[in-house]
Amino acid sequence: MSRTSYHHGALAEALVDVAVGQVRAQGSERVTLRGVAQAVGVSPSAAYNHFADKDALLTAVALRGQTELDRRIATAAATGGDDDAAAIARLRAIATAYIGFAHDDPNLFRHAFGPHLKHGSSGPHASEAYATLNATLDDLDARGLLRPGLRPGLELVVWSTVHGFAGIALDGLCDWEAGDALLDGMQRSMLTDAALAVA
Amino acid sequence: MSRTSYHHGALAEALVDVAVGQVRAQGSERVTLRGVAQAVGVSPSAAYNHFADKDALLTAVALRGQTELDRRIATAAATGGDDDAAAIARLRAIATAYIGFAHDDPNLFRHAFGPHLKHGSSGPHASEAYATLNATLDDLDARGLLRPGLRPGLELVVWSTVHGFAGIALDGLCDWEAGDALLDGMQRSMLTDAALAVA
DNA sequence: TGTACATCAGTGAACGCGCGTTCACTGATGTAC
DNA sequence: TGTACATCAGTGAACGCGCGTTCACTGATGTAC
Repeated sequence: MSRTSYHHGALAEALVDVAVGQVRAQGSERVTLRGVAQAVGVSPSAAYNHFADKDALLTAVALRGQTELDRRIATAAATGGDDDAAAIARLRAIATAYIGFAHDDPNLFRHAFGPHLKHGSSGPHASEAYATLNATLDDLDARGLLRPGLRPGLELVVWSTVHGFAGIALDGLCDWEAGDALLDGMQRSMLTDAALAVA
Repeated sequence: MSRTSYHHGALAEALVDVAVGQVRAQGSERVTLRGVAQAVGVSPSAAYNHFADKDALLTAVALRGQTELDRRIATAAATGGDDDAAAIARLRAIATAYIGFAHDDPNLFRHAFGPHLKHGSSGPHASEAYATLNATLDDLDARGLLRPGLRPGLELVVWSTVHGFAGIALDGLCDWEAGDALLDGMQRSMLTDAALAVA
């Protein structure tokens, strides 16, 4: 990268863009402030005009990752029609999108979570993706497709299951191909026999 | 720590012991070879008589973590009697032990998994804990406590669920207290109505 | 039992590296009169 | 429209640090004769 003018114009954004790319490619642990600055074509100290420190930059990267996950989930939830089969397919699509993000973008997925961030205010309970999952499960329940008594707390069960599978596959502890079987099993345990017949 | 004799006698083991303690206390990323050697009371280069490099030491730490997890699971699976209620309680105890390990020993739990290790030969599919989970589910199925058709692949669903919850709680994304509700939900989705009445 | 010697398991100094961050600075920009 | 000046957004050199690892070495151990 090379600049024509002395002032960059949108350095903060450019730094985050490049940092996202490097996190994607190398994992967040291998990303350095100096490396990001160099890739942008700027001196390392220039970053300090826009970020308090390296952590602040990496936090911005994590937010991008969460946004990307929200985007994928929203897309998945926007598919299909109004019948029962579509409602079931929506849940499946959401779960697949979650796992798909981890599969397609492992390092960014890892970095979007992780212990390095303060999850105080804008925790994922407030995230769009979580709300979408809840709405989808409510819809299934309203349609009578969920086994009786299962709805309360089910969002945490579903989230844990897909999140756990993502982590397990990411660590090489099982094949990604097992994802379909996992979701089959999850559906079988949640849905009524009638719903399974429709699905 | 201070030694009386020039030769340590069991330096390899001592290094792993201390390294486990430091991983526990600080997380694996903050552990340094020099720091471990210093805590043992030995020069940094002494470690190279016993480990090829820092990674080899950390791999040994990870194996300790896996062993500790196996131990906890085995203990959990060894409880109770021979009736249906005990069989159900055993599954619950195994799941609780898994989550409990993550809760009690977050840094060691994290390090026991993670992308840094080569999971080629002795993957967790070969682990004692995984076999125990499978046997417990087989037992439940043989007793007719599992909903029909649920058994195939259920071990991955259960493992994913508890593993995912552990990660989520570890990252501060939900309270550990939600663990009971999670396991309630998991049981409700897996067990027959008759089994739930017994549980 | 004593002695030569190979081997093992330490020492400690040093190498080389890359990192985050600071600091005095300077070029560019925009605004007031 | 031109000019002084405050402010913003860069530069580049340097600081200080801790790290993994190497290397020549030495003290301790055990074994063969």
